[in-house]
Amino acid sequence: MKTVHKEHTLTKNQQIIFDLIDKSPEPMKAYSILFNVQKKGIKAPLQVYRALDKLVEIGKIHKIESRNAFIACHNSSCQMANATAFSICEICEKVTEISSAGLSKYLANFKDKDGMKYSKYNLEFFGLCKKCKVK
Amino acid sequence: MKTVHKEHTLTKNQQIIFDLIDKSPEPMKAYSILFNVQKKGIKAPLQVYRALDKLVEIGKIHKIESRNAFIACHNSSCQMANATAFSICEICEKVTEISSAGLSKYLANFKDKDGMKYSKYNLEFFGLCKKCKVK
DNA sequence: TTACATCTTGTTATATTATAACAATCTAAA
DNA sequence: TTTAGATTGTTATAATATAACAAGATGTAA
Ligand SMILES: [Zn+2]
Ligand SMILES: [Zn+2]
Ligand SMILES: [Zn+2]
Ligand SMILES: [Zn+2]
Repeated sequence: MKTVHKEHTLTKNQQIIFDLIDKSPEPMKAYSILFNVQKKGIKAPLQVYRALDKLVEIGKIHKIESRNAFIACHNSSCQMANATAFSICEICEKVTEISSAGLSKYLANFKDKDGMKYSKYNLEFFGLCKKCKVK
Repeated sequence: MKTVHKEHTLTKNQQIIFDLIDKSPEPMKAYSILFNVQKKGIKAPLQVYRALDKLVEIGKIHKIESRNAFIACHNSSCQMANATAFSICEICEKVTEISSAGLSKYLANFKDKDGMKYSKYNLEFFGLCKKCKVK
């Protein structure tokens, strides 16, 4: 079993798309990404989806499932690819990746009725962000 | 503020669609639902989506976000509408709603870095179900 | 170097999931 | 009974995602 982390050198398309998502202040949707990278020669949805799939796989980005949108990982990548948690503001749609040792420990150790453990999970919290709460 | 739970009498379309999902052994997708209820006079996607929206809202069913599929709630409905947890088998796609007082307590009390609490959440665990583990 | 496998790309077409807009009908409560 | 709100039926369209296939790049292994 491999335990060494392979260095993932991003391909051209992957790099272009990662850079775009990484500097976006909010999660980006696939077709918005497509629109934004057309000037760089990426013309078809499939080119975008292929890059997204790979970036998700290697943990550079995460998919916000309830929003069909993608956000760059800010938890030292890769490590968290399979165990993610986010807070989502229901008013302004601000999304923040949650990095809590306590939470990840709790979830990684959680056992269901049958005593099953799950190393992969995705958790999305919904509520109001600080700003929206004040208003 | 209302604290009394309104009895939600389902409308015809809602009842037809809920019955279908409720007796399905696996989560159902919208267009599969549509196909299955066409003989009962529900002909258009929108009729299905409207019923699904309502059923989700009142907690009779839940959406499995990572699968775009819907499953009937077996946790005494409603109560859990906004705080859901599921285990999903990555091989056979079996989905089970998790009903754990400990888990829901932990998540309902979880505070993020800013001390924010979130009463709504959706958690999806991924792994192998009992059957698939043996194989 | 050559040959081979594998990965990545480009491209067209198509499948799947979901909503917009509007008119008609039903339902509940004032 | 009137009226507001919810629900329905319908057509059209938007948004999200994948299939299929050919061509090019990359990296081993003889
Ligand atoms: Zn991350
Ligand atoms: Zn907000
Ligand atoms: Zn439930
Ligand atoms: Zn299974």
